[in-house]
Amino acid sequence: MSDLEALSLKLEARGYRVTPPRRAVIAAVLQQAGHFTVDDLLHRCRGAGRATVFRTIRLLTELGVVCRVLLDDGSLHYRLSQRPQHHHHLVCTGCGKVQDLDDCAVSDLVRELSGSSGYEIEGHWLEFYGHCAACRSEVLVGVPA
Amino acid sequence: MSDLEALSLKLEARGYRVTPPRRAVIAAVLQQAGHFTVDDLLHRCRGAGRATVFRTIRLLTELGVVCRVLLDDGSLHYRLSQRPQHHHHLVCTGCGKVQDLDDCAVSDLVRELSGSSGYEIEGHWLEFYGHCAACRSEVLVGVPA
DNA sequence: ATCTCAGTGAGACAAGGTATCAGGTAGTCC
DNA sequence: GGACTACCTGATACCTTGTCTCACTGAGAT
Repeated sequence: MSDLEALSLKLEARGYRVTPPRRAVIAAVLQQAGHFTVDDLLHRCRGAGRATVFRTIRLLTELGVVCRVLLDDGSLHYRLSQRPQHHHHLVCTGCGKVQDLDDCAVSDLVRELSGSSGYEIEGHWLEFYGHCAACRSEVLVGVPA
Repeated sequence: MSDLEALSLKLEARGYRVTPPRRAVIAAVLQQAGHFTVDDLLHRCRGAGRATVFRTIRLLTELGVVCRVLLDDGSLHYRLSQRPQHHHHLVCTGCGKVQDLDDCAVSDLVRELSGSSGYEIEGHWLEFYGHCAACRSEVLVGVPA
């Protein structure tokens, strides 16, 4: 079963129709390698209007199929989610590659903070930025010591 | 020396002029209790145009006087920075109160992640959301068991 | 056949922010 | 003082990201 079919079934299971425009958006999302914007999708999928792309992305986000990636500069991008549950990202600012961090690294921190601050902590944002191994070696080749 | 004067000197030391509109924006920022938007400032300081308020906020952000606070929903607000160096926030989603977290709690995590991922990690976002002690007790009073 | 309703595209709208541009002003050099 | 320059200004146009509205379509139920 292709990813497209799997996602279509998932939508249908939740009572959503799998229409041609939705199918086009999902196909476009599946083609994206790293993080992307709605604008990227719009250029790539001619079969759906702007509003529909936004609506479908929102839908996919709610289903956990797509997650939001917060970039260095504060802008929000989207990404095909490898894990539906809560997770964080490690974003390469060189090539845009995104790596999921499988376990939530700050759950201990949250517990500790709850005790010390008096807050009941209900959520958090955590994203890391850097250069991946490939981009680092490229830089080293480009600028020899 | 007032905060306004101190910030004026800081601007001058960097070679920026302290003009009446900039002074008005800084005064408005100093009046804000928690986090605020540029729109909040615009309503509060009549002495400066929209573009100037945006420009001044960007300037203050670069100087570390104001820091950006990422809210739960992904929107960016601003806040008078208590610490010019890198830090994180604990935001009360009830009353909007913001608490600075003094030491960067993820520096250990960054080191660990650098080793395991091959990335050279250069930055990160970390914000916590929850309800502060005051808001929690209010809820308890409002909704008795 | 018709009714209903989720889904649609076009386009208006909104928030938040940047770019442009003509004009103002402070400081400097003569 | 006068000219020059660089910085700063407000108004306004514009961009980006996203939502809302509205008339329309098409699939499924009756």
